[in-house]
Amino acid sequence: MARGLSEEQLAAYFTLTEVGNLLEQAVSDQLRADGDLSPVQFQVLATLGEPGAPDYRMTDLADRIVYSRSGFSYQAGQLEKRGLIARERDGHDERSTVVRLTAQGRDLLARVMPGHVEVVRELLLEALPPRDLQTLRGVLDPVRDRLRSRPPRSARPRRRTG
Amino acid sequence: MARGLSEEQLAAYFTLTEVGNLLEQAVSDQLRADGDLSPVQFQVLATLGEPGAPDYRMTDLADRIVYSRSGFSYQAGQLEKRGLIARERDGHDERSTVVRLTAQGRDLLARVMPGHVEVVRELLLEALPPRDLQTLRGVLDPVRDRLRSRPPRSARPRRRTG
DNA sequence: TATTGTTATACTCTATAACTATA
DNA sequence: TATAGTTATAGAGTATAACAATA
Repeated sequence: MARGLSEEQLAAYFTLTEVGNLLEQAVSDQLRADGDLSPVQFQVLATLGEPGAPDYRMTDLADRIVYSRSGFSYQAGQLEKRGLIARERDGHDERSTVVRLTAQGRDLLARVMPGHVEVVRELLLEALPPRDLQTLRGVLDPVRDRLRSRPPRSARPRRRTG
Repeated sequence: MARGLSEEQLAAYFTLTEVGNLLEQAVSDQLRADGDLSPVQFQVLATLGEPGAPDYRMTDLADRIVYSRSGFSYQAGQLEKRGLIARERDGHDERSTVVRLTAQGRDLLARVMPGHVEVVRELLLEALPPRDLQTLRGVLDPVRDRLRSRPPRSARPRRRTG
């Protein structure tokens, strides 16, 4: 089995997967309790709320969060209904929609973040000496960049319309 | 923001999350194409098919895969319908159900694995020198153990039944 | 009385394809 | 003709609570 992959390599991959799953499960409970948010919704808000965040179009966020456009439209609708984000026409390209965080969205993010950070600290960081954390970043950043550089789903050709 | 968490720490966490998401997306496409499996279904088969795998009860797998029991019952039903797993009574505790891989399940796993490994290699391993891979394991294994040691969802008290 | 597992139900999420509008 | 976004639809996945059986 695992043609050309060592046990070691496969094990590392499965560990990465399992850590991701277990972490998401715990985080999911916290986000639901503190802000009635799904992990995906939190990710949208957090991405928009990052310090030097650029303007995002719908497609940009869909690609980043790993959603089909339609799926992201749905989520954006949910968040907009709650007044957490706003959508407005892009002045440069009338086809595009720019998404931004509202004041309410920023508030909710601020309200959810402490508990979120607490969970992350407890589950991830306390098991990681600062030195290892830095190592983790050094190791994963190139992987992330490699993954980001792949053509996103939105780049797939669409079927001809009737 | 991020009371008590450094930028560095938060960034490492977000990177871990994003790598997990992007990896799962790519893997998901491959599993669907090669075996008509969701990532979760693959995870069930792969867990059951590991070399020295023990007997698993339904609850054990639900906890491991991060599902509610009912959700796992649903997935087990899907896999059983396709003849990929089998459920049988546990001789030691008549309440329990033991899950095992069928020959068909083993076949499918073997058929899906090469493509799966290929994706993992391309997206994860080629960006990781062997040395870093070992580091990654050393860093994540304790985290995984810590996460596993938490009380799983199935341990939550159930509401009194009417 | 607690635990294992299933089921009924309701809801959320997701993708595909059709559709509108702009480039 | 291609791209950005939305929507309709249909299906998959998930959780809660109720249920049956065993410990």
